[in-house]
Amino acid sequence: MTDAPPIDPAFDAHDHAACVGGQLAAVEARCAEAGLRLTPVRRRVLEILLAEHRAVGAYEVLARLREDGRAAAPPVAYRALDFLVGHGFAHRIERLNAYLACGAAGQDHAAAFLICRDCGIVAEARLEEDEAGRLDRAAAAAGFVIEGTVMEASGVCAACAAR
Amino acid sequence: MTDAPPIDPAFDAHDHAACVGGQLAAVEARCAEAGLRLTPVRRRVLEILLAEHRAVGAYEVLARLREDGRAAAPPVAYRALDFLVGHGFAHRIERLNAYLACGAAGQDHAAAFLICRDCGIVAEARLEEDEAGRLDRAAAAAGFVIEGTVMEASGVCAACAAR
DNA sequence: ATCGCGGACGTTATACTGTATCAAGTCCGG
DNA sequence: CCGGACTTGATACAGTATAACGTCCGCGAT
Repeated sequence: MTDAPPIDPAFDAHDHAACVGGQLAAVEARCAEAGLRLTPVRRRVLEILLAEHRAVGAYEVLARLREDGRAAAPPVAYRALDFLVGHGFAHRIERLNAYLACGAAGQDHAAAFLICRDCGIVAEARLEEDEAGRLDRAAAAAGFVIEGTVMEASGVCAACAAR
Repeated sequence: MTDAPPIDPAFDAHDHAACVGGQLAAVEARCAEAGLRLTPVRRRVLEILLAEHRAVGAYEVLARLREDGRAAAPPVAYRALDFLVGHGFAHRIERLNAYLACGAAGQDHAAAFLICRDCGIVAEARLEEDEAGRLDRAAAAAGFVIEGTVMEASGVCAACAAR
């Protein structure tokens, strides 16, 4: 077996401004390259997600959009989130019914998530090709074609455990 | 690496009456043994879940309870479901916000699910101890203590693919 | 026996999450 | 400049979940 997968530095102290800026630039580049329209709403929603290493609910996104003075009904937030998730710029965390900016913008990758139930921080771990290997094989043996797998672990992060 | 994990026969033709009866008996036995109260509501909700190899929404459970002539408001269904999930007699499928009777009642086990997006059938695959091995190691390295992991794959089952 | 207690149930009300639908505005290629 | 595709704005509603409170029942201790 190979090493443990890399985990985003969400739980650790880091230069968050750089972390936001880098992701934003990466998404802009991907959009330009792929001919996708990173409209003001979409960009703003991405910024809202990037601002935190927590999963943010759709209605929380909505509230932030309204703070900007922008009129916004639920579909506005959901559409922007769908765009971001659909193009791999964000993930939906099923366990929380909430959304998280992706740490590897636009790279098609399988991911697993570590969710701290105390502080709410969510870290993304990028998985290699065959990470869910055995499940894939079991599915294949049963003739089941997997289109997407979610893997989410909840628990307590080091900082919260220390307190 | 070891073999693929065993998958419940949800996708295949099988003696469903026996499959229901067996699980029901297993849950009764576990409850008697552990001093848990399998009350009429709880038992009925379990039967409702066992009746199908799909994940059933809380309000669908509720509707069935009402068909029995039983007065029932949402909390009644949610409490019964919480009991079943809490004691390992059912699983919550996060991706569907719905519930599935457990195929290995009461045995404390990690599970992964194969969800057919066409027919809605959900099959449970029991995982071995270290199934999510690499994620566990990554988490441990980061000082994160995992309390529970969900693994849900969606796709198309063999029968639906054939059509 | 009955008192107290804890767990389960019933009910109301409400919060949170998500979608269907239609109308209006914007962008861009031809 | 026009037409079509996409995006946004807005209303309404469907589906999921929980808070808060009261009642009832079973059961052990007095």
